Amino acid sequence: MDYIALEQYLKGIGDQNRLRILTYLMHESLCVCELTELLEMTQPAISQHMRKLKDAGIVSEEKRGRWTIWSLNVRHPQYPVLIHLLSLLPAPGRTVEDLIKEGKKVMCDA
Amino acid sequence: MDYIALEQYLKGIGDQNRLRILTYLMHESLCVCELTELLEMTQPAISQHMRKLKDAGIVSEEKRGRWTIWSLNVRHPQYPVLIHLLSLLPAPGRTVEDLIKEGKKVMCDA
DNA sequence: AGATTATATAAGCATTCTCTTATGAATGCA
DNA sequence: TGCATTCATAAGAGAATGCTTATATAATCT
Repeated sequence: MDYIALEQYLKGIGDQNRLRILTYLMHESLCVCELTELLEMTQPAISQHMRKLKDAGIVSEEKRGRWTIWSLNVRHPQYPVLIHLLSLLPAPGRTVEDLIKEGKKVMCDA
Repeated sequence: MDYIALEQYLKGIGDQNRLRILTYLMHESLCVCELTELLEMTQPAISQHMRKLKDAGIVSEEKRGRWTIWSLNVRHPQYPVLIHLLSLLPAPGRTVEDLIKEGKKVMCDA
């Protein structure tokens, strides 16, 4: 890993909202519309964050029907470091359980 | 550590030039004018990087005569993570040995 | 086919970042 | 005391960042 790649990696995870996204993805894979609900942000904002994370190799996407399911790229060389850092953070305010209660959890694998 | 603090930390180390600075400091403490020579950057640019690193608690300073000696803050909670990340990087082009050869190494503790 | 849903992308704007040059403050030396 | 050295800070320019709104694309449903 050279200086440019490490800078890109650290800039990729060095943002409050992307850290919140990664905290969610640490527990389960989620689609864009679920992240939009969880973070209470607009859909384009989420998509742009995901692209940045993807460019840094931190997450991977899987198209399933209309949805794009995002998950942590467990094959990233610094995946263990990422998990360590994310484990320092408190649980985010809105949980996936809240989504389920509100009937907003997507069941795209059904 | 909350989301804001982790963002500040990652932004602190998420810059090519600051990574180069930290790579040098991993081996030995250095003053501003030495870093200016090693990185081939202007003195204010170095000072501004050091302030950013200091604000994030990543480095600590010690005034000695005319010089400000900077070192890694080994008491930072994420110091082990930092060392791990820095160890991924190749050795920088200009070395402290080059400085000595050129007679530019400061001996402020003499 | 037409309408709906999920997502990506483009353009615009405000903020932040990182450098530059200029200047100020403090220390040590002649 | 006067001067050189070291460093910090301020102000400004240009690029990058992260949002917004608007629009395009693709898949699904009726």
